[in-house]
Amino acid sequence: MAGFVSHFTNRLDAKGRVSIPASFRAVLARDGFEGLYCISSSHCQAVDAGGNELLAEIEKRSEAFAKLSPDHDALAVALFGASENPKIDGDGRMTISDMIRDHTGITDQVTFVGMKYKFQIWEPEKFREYRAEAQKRALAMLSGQPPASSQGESA
Amino acid sequence: MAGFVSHFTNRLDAKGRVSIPASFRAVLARDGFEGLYCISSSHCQAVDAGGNELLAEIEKRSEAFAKLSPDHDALAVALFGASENPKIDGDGRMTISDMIRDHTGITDQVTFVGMKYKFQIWEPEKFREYRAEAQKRALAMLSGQPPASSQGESA
DNA sequence: TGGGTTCTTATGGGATATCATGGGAAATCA
DNA sequence: TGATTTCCCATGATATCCCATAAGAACCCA
Repeated sequence: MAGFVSHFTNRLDAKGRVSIPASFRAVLARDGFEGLYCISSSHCQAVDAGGNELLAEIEKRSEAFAKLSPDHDALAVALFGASENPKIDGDGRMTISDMIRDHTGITDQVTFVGMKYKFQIWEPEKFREYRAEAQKRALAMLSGQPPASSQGESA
Repeated sequence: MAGFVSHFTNRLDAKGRVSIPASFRAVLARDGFEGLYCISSSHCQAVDAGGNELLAEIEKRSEAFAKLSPDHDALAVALFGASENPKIDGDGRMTISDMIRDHTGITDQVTFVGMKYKFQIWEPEKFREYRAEAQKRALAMLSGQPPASSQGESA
């Protein structure tokens, strides 16, 4: 396996659970992280999820500042205060917390999007919009256009 | 588990007790600290709490000064004088002391904020304000000075 | 190649455990 | 002795565990 790839959409059940795609579970198992590490994205209505590799990436960001300093505290609140460690049950499911619901707008379906070292959790329709937008941007970038400076969440 | 992560708001009961979030208790248990180490933050209206990992961080600070020196003494008084060691009862609750009440403005609800190696105790409304501020600051810190090998999130 | 068989996966639901919270009673303190 | 504080148990809500099932994918063997 080469990290989290492809994307899948699964249904939420009455108890607020979703199956994590089997191929993602395989990656997580190999990574060895207990459960799942989730952090809401600061620039889109999605939640980043993953294991040790993602966590290491996050930790790296706060290491530049001395602990107990105001800067470190602010960063820690923004990063870890907005994180969660959902468990994965015996059937490979996780529960979508209120925090994830609020940040993503998820109601009854969840789209899992592989991004190599992490994956994202999206509300399916919002993901479709984001994806279309991302493709346009990619096209513009490839054709040498100056990238649109606005990346407002127009959702 | 990956340290103190996420945030929770619990109610204070008539006796001044709050439940410490179960996941935080699990981290404390693993850390092995007896009870809880609390110290009021010097730069915000919150109280830092944790176990040995936090204590070690604080001790590291005072070690920068030679023992018996006036500086060391002053720091020790400031640090440990503002500290407390609340017990955690059999049901995982702590009592909010007057010191914590005064410093945080807590009345009937308490927000616990995970910050990896420690967590903070906040009055919920004050936390909301601080959090908005912290997010702005974090964004500025992370985008302002890209730490070494930055890798942009490109879809 | 085709058709049946076995595995895997997503999903549903009942039973059980955990957690936050409330309150009584015993213990402690001043 | 009166006022707290600490210990213990009760309870409702939620989360977790465990098993069932159906659809699909992979597999096997002629």
